[in-house]
Order: sequence, then structure tokens, then C-alpha cells
Amino acid sequence: MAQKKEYLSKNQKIVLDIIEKSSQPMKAYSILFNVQKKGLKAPPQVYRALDKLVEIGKIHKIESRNAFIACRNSACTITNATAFSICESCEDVKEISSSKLSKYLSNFQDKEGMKYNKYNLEFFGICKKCK
Amino acid sequence: MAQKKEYLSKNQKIVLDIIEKSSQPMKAYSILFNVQKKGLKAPPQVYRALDKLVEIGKIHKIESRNAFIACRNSACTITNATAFSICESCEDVKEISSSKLSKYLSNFQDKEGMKYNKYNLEFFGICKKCK
DNA sequence: CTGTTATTGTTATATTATAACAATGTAATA
DNA sequence: TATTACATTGTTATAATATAACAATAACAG
Repeated sequence: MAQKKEYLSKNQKIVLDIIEKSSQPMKAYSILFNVQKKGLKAPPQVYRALDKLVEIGKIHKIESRNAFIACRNSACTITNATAFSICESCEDVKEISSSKLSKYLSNFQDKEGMKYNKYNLEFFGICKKCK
Repeated sequence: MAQKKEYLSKNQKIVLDIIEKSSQPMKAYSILFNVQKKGLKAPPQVYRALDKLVEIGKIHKIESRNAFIACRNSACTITNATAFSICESCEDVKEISSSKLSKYLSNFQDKEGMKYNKYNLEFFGICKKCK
């Protein structure tokens, strides 16, 4: 039976663990460097784990930064409907979990009346600390 | 006087021209290939033009695709408040110009009451043609 | 003109990501 | 147990995306 992934493989656990320990997004090669002591030596090992973790919603990719952050929002498991705020000064990234926002975007219709339940939104600004 | 850029340099025109002729996003190295006959031989020449064109709002970067598309939306000159729909099957990309959406997002406040006038939103789905 | 700044050209290299295939592990069952 | 099937891992090489650094040239204000 084609099982639906409910557990994580060894490498996926290792990669998720290091990302969860970071409050901020991590780049793939920084992850690679950090997991080399655990035996993951080559990029494909890291990228495969990242791909799967993104797919199952455990982490998200910050597209504008080519970096990966752990999901802190139980609501977005698997939905791939994500929103972030990014400080352009200190590069601090926060996941936004606003049910109002996600409802608005999931219900948004383009000119042809089409809806999209999958989206990625990145807000940019200067955070309070940096102001 | 530190002039505010109102004109385009030679290379910027060449790069913008090729992007505007394409209805779909173009990748940097595809642009490079296409402008080599015009004398732009090396990546930095293309990337510099791309950077400036993005900065002044003539083109936008589709972050999830590492590709660049001409701006068709007079309203977003310089604001860097952008929204796109992307078909995950045929990779067709459309810029969304909805004043309702842009108002909603520009007025959105996060938990700390912070607003962001700069954002990038990418919607994903399967377009009508591909359904 | 002349000094200043923007732009361009050029080489090299950094960063991000995937292809391809071999080896190993896992789990169901004949 | 042996067998099969499939997922995962390991490994090498390379593709794709992007920038650093500096030299050469052009554009322009004073």
C-alpha cells in the first residue's frame, strides 16, 4: 500500500531538528555544515530531506531568501498557504498566522473567478527593533 | 545632484526589451543567451540590469521560479507590492492587479500592529486551460 | 577641459540545486 | 527463510543561479 507519510526518516529528523533549533531561517548549505557531524555529507541528502519536510508542511521555504524555517503554525500543515514578515534590516523572519488573512486569500478570486488555496506571501519592512 | 533614475541605460533597455517581448517569465541565463548578439556577454551585465529594472518596478522577480516578468500594471511602479498567479502545470504566470487585494494587504496589520507596504504574493493552482 | 560619478566590460568564483546511479534498509509474504 | 518490492540513503559529478572585484569607458556638472 502506498503509505501516507506520517513518520520521518532518519535524515529528515536530523534536518528538521537543526531547523527547529534555529529561530531564524537556515540556508541549505548552512544546514549541511551543521549536520555533517551526524553523517550527512552531501547536498542531495539535505535537499531530499528539505523537499519532503516542505511537502508535509513541517518547514517552509522563504523564497526571497532561499532559506528554510520551521513551521510554528499548526493550521498550515500541508496546506501550503503561508505568510511571513521579513525585516529588511536584520533579516528577522516571522510566520504570520492570521485566520482572517488566510481566509481572505483562500477566498480571493482573480479576474476569471479562479480561487487558489495554495499561496506564499512575503511582507517586507523594517521591524520595531531596527527602527 | 544624485539624480533619480528616469531613463534607462543601454543594457537596461536591451534586457527590458527582451523581457517585454516575452509573455512569460524569463530566466536570467535565458535572457543572457538572447542578448549575446547585442553584446552582453557575461552574467553580471544581465544581473545588473535586472537588479535596476526590479528596483524601478519595470520588471518583477517571480521568486519561486527564479524568473523575471515585465510589469503590466501601471499601479505598481516602484511600490514593490506585487501579486501573481502561477499555474503549476503549464507554468503560466499572470500578474494580478486588484486594487481591493492591494488595499487589503497594504492595510494588513500583524500582531504587533505593524503594516507593510511592500510585499510579494504568489498564488499557485491549475489554470483553466490545464484543468 | 577636468574631475566626478555612473555605466560597462571582464574574469573568476561563490552559492544554490539536481541528475544519475549504486548501495542499503525495511517490511510484507510466498 | 528467501524473495520481492519499494523507500531511503550514500556518492560523485555537474547544472543553474548569482555575486565579488576590479579595470575600462562614457556621461555630465562645474
